[in-house]
Amino acid sequence: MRLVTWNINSVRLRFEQLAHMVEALSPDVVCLQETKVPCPKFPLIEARALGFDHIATSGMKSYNGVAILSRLPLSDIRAPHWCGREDCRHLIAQAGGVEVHCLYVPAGGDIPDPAVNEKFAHKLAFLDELAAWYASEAFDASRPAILAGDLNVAPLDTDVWSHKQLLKVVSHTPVEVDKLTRLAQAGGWVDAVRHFVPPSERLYTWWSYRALDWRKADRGRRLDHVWVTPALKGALTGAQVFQASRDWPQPSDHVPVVVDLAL
DNA sequence: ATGGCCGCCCTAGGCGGA
Repeated sequence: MRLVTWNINSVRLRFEQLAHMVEALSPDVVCLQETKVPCPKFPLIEARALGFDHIATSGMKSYNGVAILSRLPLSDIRAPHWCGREDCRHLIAQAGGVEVHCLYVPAGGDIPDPAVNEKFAHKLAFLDELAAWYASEAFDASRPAILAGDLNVAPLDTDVWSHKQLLKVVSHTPVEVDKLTRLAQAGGWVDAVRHFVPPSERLYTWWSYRALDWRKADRGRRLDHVWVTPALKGALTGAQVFQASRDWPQPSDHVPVVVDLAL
């Protein structure tokens, strides 16, 4: 099974890029974030034409939105809500004996202080609620599961272009890294990409739109992640970051992350 | 070494992204 996660930053604007990515990578399952489209307006017919007969969406107007596209049948589809908001950030579905979790964690605004920045407070509460849920009986960490998405936290020093300069920048602050680590521990999750790319090696999945030349500046962050439960660790056969799409015309600022499993 | 940028929406300035 090949799974791809991608924050596409508008699935309608970049549908042709989705088609190109599918052609290049031939994924069996695609987890999308920031689809920015209400469910009735999701391009279902076009997505089916790419070979995904099974599609789950949770979307709203303008903001957020997640989707799972699959060549395998999807069942037990759920769209959990967190922090008392119905903001379309989470989808869970069974696909080929694997429970797939597509997740979009709040970005958290600019100021890394929950007392003055409500968005940062929301991000921290969101990570806490998720960790509590994944640690509870609601989630069976002994079964095969994949969590994929834009988690909006770059946990390792080598997941950002400058650890020192980003310590007080939202996405790499110690409190966020701590909460993401607790979330991973709560579900027994294994980082499927770092399973193949050692922590000594820099790895990014997002580059700001503001840089004149994203590749030359290379001030990236690894915000997009694929995790698996221990039951799938032995099935992992590869992982890659698909940088090519960042050079396409009118790109998303995030690039696809690919994980292969012998399933 | 940040911010010079994006996409969306009651089409235009404000919001959210990170």
